[in-house]
Amino acid sequence: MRNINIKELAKVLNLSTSTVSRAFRDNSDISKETKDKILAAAKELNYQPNHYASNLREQRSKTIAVIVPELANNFFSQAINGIERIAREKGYHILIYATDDDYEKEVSFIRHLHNGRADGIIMSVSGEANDHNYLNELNQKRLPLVFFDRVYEDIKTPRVITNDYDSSFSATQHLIKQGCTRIAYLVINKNLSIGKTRMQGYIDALQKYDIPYDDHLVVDCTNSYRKNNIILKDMFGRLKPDGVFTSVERLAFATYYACYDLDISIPAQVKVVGFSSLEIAPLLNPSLTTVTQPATKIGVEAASLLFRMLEDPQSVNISQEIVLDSKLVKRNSTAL
Amino acid sequence: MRNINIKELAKVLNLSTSTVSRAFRDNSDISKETKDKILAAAKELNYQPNHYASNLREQRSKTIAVIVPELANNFFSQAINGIERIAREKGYHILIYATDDDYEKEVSFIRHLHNGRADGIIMSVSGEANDHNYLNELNQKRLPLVFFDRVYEDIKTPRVITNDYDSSFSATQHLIKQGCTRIAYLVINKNLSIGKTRMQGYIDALQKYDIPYDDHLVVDCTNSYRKNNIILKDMFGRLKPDGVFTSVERLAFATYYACYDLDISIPAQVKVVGFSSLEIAPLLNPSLTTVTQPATKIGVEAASLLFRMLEDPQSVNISQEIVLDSKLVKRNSTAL
DNA sequence: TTGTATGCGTTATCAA
DNA sequence: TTGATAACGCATACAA
Repeated sequence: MRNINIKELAKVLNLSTSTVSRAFRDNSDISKETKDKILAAAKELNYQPNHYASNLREQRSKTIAVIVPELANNFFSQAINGIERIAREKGYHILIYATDDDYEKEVSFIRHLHNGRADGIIMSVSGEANDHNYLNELNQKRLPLVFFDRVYEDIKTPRVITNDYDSSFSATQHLIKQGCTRIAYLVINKNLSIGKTRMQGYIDALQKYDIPYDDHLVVDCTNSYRKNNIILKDMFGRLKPDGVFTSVERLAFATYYACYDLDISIPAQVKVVGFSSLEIAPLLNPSLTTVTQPATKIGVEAASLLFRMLEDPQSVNISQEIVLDSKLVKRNSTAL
Repeated sequence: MRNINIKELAKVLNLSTSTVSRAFRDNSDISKETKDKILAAAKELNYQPNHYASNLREQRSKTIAVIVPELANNFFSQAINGIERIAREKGYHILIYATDDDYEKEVSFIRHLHNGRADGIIMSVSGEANDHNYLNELNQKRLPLVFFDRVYEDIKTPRVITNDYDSSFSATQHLIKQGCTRIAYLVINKNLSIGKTRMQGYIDALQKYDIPYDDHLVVDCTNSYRKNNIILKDMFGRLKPDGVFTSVERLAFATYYACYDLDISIPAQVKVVGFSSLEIAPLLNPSLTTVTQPATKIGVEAASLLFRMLEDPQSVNISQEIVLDSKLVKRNSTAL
């Protein structure tokens, strides 16, 4: 059985295709009677208006694209969860793209989306160090873009972020108050805007408590478990920090693994705090003190913002920035 | 600036639209020279063939739909990760739908996909207790469907699953060998095929070691943290199990929380093992013994299977079943 | 190798 | 309220 189309359905009902089409639009002039008859027949024959024909005709796809650095990640899967919920309420579908933190892939995805495939884009970026000009083409195509969490500072587009500076400041301050004086700051990419902001909070907190900032204590890590383990063990051996602040969740885990391997006791010898959306942070050994971002809410806000742009472009300022609060949740990894 | 279309590009180049169109198809007769010229101009003007027009014309979308019970879940996000990788290699896009374990949503998503929006569907199901006949319509539409992990036994379609029975048997056996005799089995929905299979492994292992099966030790839980906490605390109070086997990851966490609350020591008083894809199981307190499913691989296999069906429908048997091995990883939660 | 003409399935405009 | 028809942007059969 092939897919039935509007012509065939019209023929069955002895109606014109226009009338049938009208039955599926809410605002059209059509008698209740015929509409019901058409919808009943459509259900019976399992007819659905072809999505691609509608899109072509209407010049919009009721689809949004979501681009994230990675999928197997608590933060992003929770954010996507939030986006999905809003999109579903609006009757939109979502396309998912993972860049694996690869700038080339990001560019390629965005370029592919220039073909009308999506009505809007929600993205958490990957290539801070690179040229972002390719994003300006979106503006020209009137393809709305919303950043969340990881953003490009030099691209003017609405964004949803968290108060990273304040959170980092609080987290660092917390470590200091718990007696730490040699606090390592672990980061994946110092140059990512998010890395820079979080780092500034760390630096300023140190300064407030007259702790000299030491470049060596800022450790550049990777996305590889194996490499991080090597980097961190080396770091612990050389620098003997008494506190570790990790700018992303994965590095908190890496810190735990390294400490396990080296028989360094958390929190007795080293106190650890990290940005993390892990719901089971209380179950870790020891329970992990976290800066918890409202990941789902970030997704919800980003999607809502995009839909506002879609529904009324005028209503959203291009420089709109929604800042949500993260929470510092103190647990045993920073206990005295 | 509006989107440029094939006509305008053709005009700019003083060529016909057909020639321009050919430049984007690999197999067409076109001189290298003109092709290069066209592609260069396309890049310059940022032309991309409109996706919906192509789809309408070609009657396929180069898009696959992925339907899962939930997104904020280690297993599913890893599986999606695997699917995404394969899809990207094949030049396909993926649409994501989360059912929140709601049968109605599942039906609604599938029905919406009847309109040509996707060329195939990969799904982990939600509504075991309900009528699955609506899926048979897909066959009639030649819309290929692949199940993974959670499947409907009564629907004939290719599937990728793990050896749940064996894993459950091994896990239960492991608990028994560690001295447990009152082993609780925690499940979200006894009626889901995956619940049944896993439960059978548990039952048979008990039997092998002459441990009487006690209905009360099979505990029906929910997806709510709060409710599970109440259910499990009550369960520990009444049944005093010395072992807990959880059929899904979330229930292992719930068990930990309940034990923390009740001051029950794991593994001294209760040993715990659970199905889980958590990569940081070693970092839990105590480290969690897991049945680890190859989540990413499951996604990769499911996607590969779907693409085989897409490329050559004859090549895949409708009853094809790929069974991957899970691993029982013994850690401290079941130590002596 | 390139151009012309048609149709993919739908919706909007216009006329009846 | 309904019907005829054109157009959305593209890819192919066929002609040149």
